[in-house]
This record gives sequence, C-alpha cells and structure tokens, in this order.
Amino acid sequence: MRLTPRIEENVPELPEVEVSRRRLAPMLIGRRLSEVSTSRPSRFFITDPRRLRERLPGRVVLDLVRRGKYLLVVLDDGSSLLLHLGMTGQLLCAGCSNPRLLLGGERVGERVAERAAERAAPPWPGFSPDQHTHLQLGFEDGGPAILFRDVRRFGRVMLVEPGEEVARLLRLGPDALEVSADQLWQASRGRRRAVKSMLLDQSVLAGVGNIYADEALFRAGVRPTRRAGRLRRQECEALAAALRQVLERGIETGGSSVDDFVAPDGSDGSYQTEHLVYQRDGQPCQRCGRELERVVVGGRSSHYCPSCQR
DNA sequence: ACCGCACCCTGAGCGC
DNA sequence: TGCGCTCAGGGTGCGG
Repeated sequence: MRLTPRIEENVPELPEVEVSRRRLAPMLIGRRLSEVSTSRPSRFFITDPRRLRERLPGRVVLDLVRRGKYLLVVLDDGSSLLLHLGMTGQLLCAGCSNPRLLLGGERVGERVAERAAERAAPPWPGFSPDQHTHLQLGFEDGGPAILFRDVRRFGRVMLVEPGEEVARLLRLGPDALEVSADQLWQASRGRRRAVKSMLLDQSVLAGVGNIYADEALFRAGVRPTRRAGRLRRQECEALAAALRQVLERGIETGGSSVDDFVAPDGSDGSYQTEHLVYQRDGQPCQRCGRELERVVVGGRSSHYCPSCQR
C-alpha cells in the first residue's frame, strides 16, 4: 500500500552533486566563456542575470569545487559562479553526442528534456533549450555548451565577486562525507530537535538531503524522530559511519554510469533499488520483514522501520 | 538561542 | 475527458 504519491527520484544531494562535479570538471576547466544567455530575472538568480551576461564572457574556468550541495565554478579573475541545483536542477551538455545528462534532477524532467531534444534545433545540435533552461554557457572554442535547467526553480545562481564573503557558504557545517562521530556528538548535545532535522541542517553538516538522511538513519538503527540530545555516543559513531557509507555508495553508483548515457526513463536503475527505506513505507523491511512506516519530521517525510530503528 | 513551520514552484496523480 | 486539488522537496526567514 502506497500512502504517498510517487515523486521524482534523483533529487540532487551530495553524491549527485559530486558526480556532477567530476563529470563537469574536464568539460569546463581551461575553457573560455563566450556567449552566455539566461532566462528572465527571478528568484532563481541571486545575481541579476543581466550582470551574469555582462560579466561572464571572456572568463576562463580554473576549477570546479563542491561545498555541500553547492558547486563553485572558479574563474580566472578571482570571481566564482555559484550554483545550487535545488530539487529539480539539471546540468546538461549541449553539443555532445546526445543531450547528455550531467546531473539528473527528476526523471520527469529528463523526459521533457528528451522531447525537447527530439525537436532538435539550434543554437546547439542535439538539444533545444526550453522554457526551463535558465542558464546557457557557451565557450569560445565553439565546443559543447553547458546548460542549467530547472523546472521548479528551487535552484540558485550567483556570481561571487573576488574576496566576497558568501553568507550561505559560511553557514555550512563540515562536509557530510567527512563528518566525524565527535562532531555529531558535539552538535547534538543539549538539542531537543529530532535527529532527522539535525541531519538535514546544512549548518550542522553539509550535503545530506531527505533520501540519504533516511537511509543513513536506517543503517545506524536510529529512529528519525529521536531527540538529538538523547543520542548515545555509540549511535553517533554508527551514524557517522552510515552517512559515509551511503554517501560514498551514492557516488559510486552515480559514478558508475558516468561513461554511459543515462536512459530517459532511468531504467538502468541500479541506483534507486538500493534504497532500503526511502519511499518504501508499506513494504516489508528487508532486514526484519516488519512493515516500514512513514512519519513527517520537520515538515519532511521520513521513512523507517519501527523494529530496526529505536 | 533554538526550533518548527510556511513559503517558494511546478507537475504528477488522484478524485469527481 | 478534464478540471481542480494536494503533495513533494531544499533552503530561507519568521514567529513562537
């Protein structure tokens, strides 16, 4: 019995953003930007899109850095282009053999992207930017362009000036891939909030979203509703280990398809079948057989096994 | 100081 | 068939 409607998979969390960074880096580093086009000003653009079109052309990409779920495109004048993919953000390569998915937002979006691709049109062969394509980066060498598409516009784009302090980056806690048991222990002391809320709090640890939080909590045997302050030392250790495990596995499975075209319907799917609890409420726990449950914590749906997680 | 929650946004899926 | 309603999610900002 499914209590919640099927929603999009592949919401970009740390592993998806990291895979995206690895795929994108060789396509960006060393190239000089030329034409840059954007959609209309909206909340999507923290920096006015007209300024992006004015400032970006001529810049050379030096590096591509990830901080939590953010990507920073480091440019040769000391500025950086900050990208956040929100829920449905996608980075696409236009001008590659296929409109290659560099990072998947939701599958639905891919289907739309495919349909748009079938209509095939300039400015770049293989993909015609649609109404959801908000940023297009063209390069002086005339090679593949990079597109940022985002159906729900929860993503963000910002130009960071040389030396500029960016509050939203300064707020970030340690990267979730490197968070230690001790850091979780310290962060949780005296806190009454649910541990699930703590894991989603980017100022405590950066990069974890709803899917990996649920999966890590299951593997650590901790119920999402548990008060953070009630965690025992040993549970913080289990959580830190579980986080590293699921995030690294996420990167591996995402990374394993780097060289393959991602099927529009996501049917290659070695990936979503690895979720042990996420969106599996009503199904039997793969460890103990008990029916998995769903509860809302901090306004986010959480999935857990009432037997395995205490 | 801490924490929960509404808000933003869109499309899928459902009921009627 | 088609309309209208609900819901999901990340991050921010506000109110308690």
